[in-house]
Amino acid sequence: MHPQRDTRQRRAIRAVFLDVAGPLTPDDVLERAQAHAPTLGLATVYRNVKILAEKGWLTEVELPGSGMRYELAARPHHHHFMCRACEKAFDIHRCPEAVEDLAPEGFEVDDHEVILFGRCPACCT
Amino acid sequence: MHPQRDTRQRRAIRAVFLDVAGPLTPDDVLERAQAHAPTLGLATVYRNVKILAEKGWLTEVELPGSGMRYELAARPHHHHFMCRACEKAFDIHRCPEAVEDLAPEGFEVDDHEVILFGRCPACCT
DNA sequence: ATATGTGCAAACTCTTTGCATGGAG
DNA sequence: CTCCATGCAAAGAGTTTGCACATAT
Repeated sequence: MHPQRDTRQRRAIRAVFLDVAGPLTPDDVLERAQAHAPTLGLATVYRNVKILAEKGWLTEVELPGSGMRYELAARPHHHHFMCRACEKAFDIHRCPEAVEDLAPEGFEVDDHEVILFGRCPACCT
Repeated sequence: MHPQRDTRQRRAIRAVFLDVAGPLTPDDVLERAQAHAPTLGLATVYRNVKILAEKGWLTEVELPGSGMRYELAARPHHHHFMCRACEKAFDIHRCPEAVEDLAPEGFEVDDHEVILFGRCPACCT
């Protein structure tokens, strides 16, 4: 009923995510994707990351300091490090154990997020 | 140089935080504070939570699904549980150990946040 | 009396939506 | 040739700011 059409813009957006190591804001995506699709507009990025998130190809990541970010859903379980200096987000590939057991009785936990804050190697002077 | 004046509006805003158990959005604060300061406007809430956060009396908490929330800075170290049904935030008073050691070499960690997602007791039907 | 604080409304930023045109199938 | 997708611009939602008036000190 709603066959997805394979446009230059969509190819460019998907390529960006396949090529990058951390979560991206729509602006990040626009900037990078314009290399392959110069006429690309921000509204198209918003529409498409939303579609890709609904289809389960991307996941939404919300970190302090800016709006929603997106990353490939296929990546293995991981968490994030936010650099307070450059505002970039990095992946952390380890996870504390038994995090979900921290909830008190009566709370049903279905997911968790761990965010570390500080300075990334590039910003540690 | 900038002596803080003690207005009815500010007393109402501070009272709200002293009386509540989790992080609040500016809208939450407005609604509750208007009981004691009926003319209170949203802009005044924004200005004052910002001042109180700068003074270190409140801390900023950013959780998915809405803008910034605020809570008393004096509370002991804790994390948060977000109910996916009612969008309310609850405090979790336990913390996984050695969280900050999860960062790779070269990252300087100065703080961390742990967020659990799921359903609160009231929303577990 | 003086200068900070407040309330309102306008400005801003980020995101979404409406509509005519472009392009995939 | 059909419709879906795009780009632009306008509309929304949330937050901040400018300004005249109110008020704490």
